[in-house]
Amino acid sequence: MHTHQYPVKGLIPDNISSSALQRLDMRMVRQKTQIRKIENLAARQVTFSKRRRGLFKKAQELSTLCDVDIALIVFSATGKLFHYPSSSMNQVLERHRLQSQNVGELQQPSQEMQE
Amino acid sequence: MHTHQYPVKGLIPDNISSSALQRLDMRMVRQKTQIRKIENLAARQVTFSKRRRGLFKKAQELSTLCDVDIALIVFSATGKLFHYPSSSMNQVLERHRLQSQNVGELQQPSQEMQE
DNA sequence: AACTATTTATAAGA
DNA sequence: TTCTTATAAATAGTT
Repeated sequence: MHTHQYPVKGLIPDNISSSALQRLDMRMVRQKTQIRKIENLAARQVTFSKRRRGLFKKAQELSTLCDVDIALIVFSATGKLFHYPSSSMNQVLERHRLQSQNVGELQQPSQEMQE
Repeated sequence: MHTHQYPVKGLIPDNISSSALQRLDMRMVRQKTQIRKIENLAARQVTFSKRRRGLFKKAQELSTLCDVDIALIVFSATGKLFHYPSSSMNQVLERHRLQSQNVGELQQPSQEMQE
């Protein structure tokens, strides 16, 4: 079995030209993944598939570890539905509906979503 | 500034007795975190806080990267509500409601939640 | 709350 | 889509 070796930054000689370095960068450095829409469709679909799985796994783990109710709903670009209910989806959504009614617009602005 | 050094497995001599190793293990090896309810309340709350933030961050990133609608609702054990709507929570929930009605119980069993 | 070793997630490539 | 591997990111345990 052939094992592909990623080029490793530390192996590049110090005296490499900046233009050559820039070209290498494209293949070499896994960029720190800017969080903005992925324009390439195929790449976006791949990322969606991978990260969606990760997100659902994290949701399930949080629910189990901390014994809390979670509802997670994701619509793909093509309208396909993915969801995870920790207990009963309906129960969670009902709790959410009731709480929304009671508190009105007074809910905490938008929780914990700041970086 | 004091920088705490975790004990490192590789630094243990090969000829350590198994009983001594077992004792060391308690303090040394970060166990692989079993996914089951954390019984200690304080620990559970800390984990809830940490992982909840991580989960919301992941949800936001997925929504942005892949341009999809997401609704995430979490109820803490004390009934506190945390939620993240990628667009409008109501819009996402409405889409979910409609799709649930249309598809009835024919939806994919429970998406991607298997290990 | 902050720190760090380690685990886990994942981007890129095949 | 699935597998691999280098690297980034999350986080458990500690202080």
